[in-house]
Amino acid sequence: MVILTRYQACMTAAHEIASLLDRLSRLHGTGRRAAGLNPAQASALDYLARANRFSRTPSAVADYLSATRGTVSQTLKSLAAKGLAQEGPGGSDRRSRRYDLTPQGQAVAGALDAAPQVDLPASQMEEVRDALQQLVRGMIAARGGRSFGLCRSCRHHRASAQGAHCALLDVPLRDEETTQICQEHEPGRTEKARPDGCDAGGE
Amino acid sequence: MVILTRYQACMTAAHEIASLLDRLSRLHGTGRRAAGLNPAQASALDYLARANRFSRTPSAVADYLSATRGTVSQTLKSLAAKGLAQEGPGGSDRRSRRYDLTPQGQAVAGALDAAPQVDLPASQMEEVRDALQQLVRGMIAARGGRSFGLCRSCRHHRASAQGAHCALLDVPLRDEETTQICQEHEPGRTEKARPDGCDAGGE
DNA sequence: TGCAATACTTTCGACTCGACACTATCAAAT
DNA sequence: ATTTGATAGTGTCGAGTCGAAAGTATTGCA
Repeated sequence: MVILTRYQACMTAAHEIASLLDRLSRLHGTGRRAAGLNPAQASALDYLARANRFSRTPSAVADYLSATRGTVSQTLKSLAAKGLAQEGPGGSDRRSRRYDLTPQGQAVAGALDAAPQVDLPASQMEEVRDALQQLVRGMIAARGGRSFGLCRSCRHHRASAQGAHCALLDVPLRDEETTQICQEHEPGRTEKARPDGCDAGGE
Repeated sequence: MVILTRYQACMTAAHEIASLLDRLSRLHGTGRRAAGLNPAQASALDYLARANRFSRTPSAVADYLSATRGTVSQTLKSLAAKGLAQEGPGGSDRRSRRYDLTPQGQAVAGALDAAPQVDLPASQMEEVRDALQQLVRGMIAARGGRSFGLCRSCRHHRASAQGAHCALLDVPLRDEETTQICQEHEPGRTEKARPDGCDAGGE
């Protein structure tokens, strides 16, 4: 009996993490709801602002957000209806669609991160961020999902004098695309510990 | 232009944390949905399994989960309808209600943490847990919420030869209650860095 | 006895979500 | 060229969440 209640309180780290995530999810969600957007729209908007041109399709958004295509389709349509995103053909595959942010959408996406959800010392912020990245990676791995890392940390990324190149899709990459999220991302080359590749040394 | 895209990718730690929380919330939520319960019900159930008798009221659940009382009232009713919780009078105040888990409810709550959401080395698990705790505390503090820590880490907690005692409510505490969550919790005594008080030395 | 505050419930409309069915397109085998 | 099956996306449906607002019962204070 004592053992039972003791176990309930001093539970495993995994359970404790799950409980903290419960609370965090709600704290975070209610905070985001404060803006004009609802949480699902805010999440999709943030993703679209950070994903490269190969990764702004409904399917990619659905994978990234762990939602179904049907749900994401509605969310993206509502973003388009609000003038924050624009739908267009996605590439050579005529089934594919792509959603690009409009200038208004980019402005709203920029405003979202201006609203501080939490106020911690900078060093703790980085600790927390690294831990969250570990956690996301662990959960993604546990269910066989995709990593959605930054293009330039991918094992298909090639840099040359003429510019960057993706060996998987066999296409040239614009310079700024190498720091965007890619749905095809596979970790492998450098930056294993930090696949989003946000290191120092600007430029 | 380059600065803009570079900024989008290498954003502030605060924004990065927000984005990670988006993804984490969805990963966590869909994982919980896999059981028979939906996320809100799972969160409430987990809380009820860990809160002491003063803290299992609809108002406390609402505060803990950052939801409104109306929403929580429905969630708790649905838990009761499923036979996982039982509603009863909450104490001397006849307005107050209390929801206790039934044996089935405790079983389901136990099964929830048996399903591993993430698989990381133990040391990383603890790092992640500590970071999440910091984050929750920071977000709670930023919006003036309550800490909901464990009873025995509260500044109103008194230990004596006859047993534990709460100086705020002026009631004796059963032994196992001191390791449960309390809505009246105010950090202050020991364990500032770890207000959930899950230290070693297991009885 | 009022009167305001509190604890909780109920109802309402907007919305999310997953499941499912559906169309369009592609790719590969025949 | 046709068939077959997989894939990308959309539309619809019901269950459920959410916050807001109104309502009830109770408490405590004047």
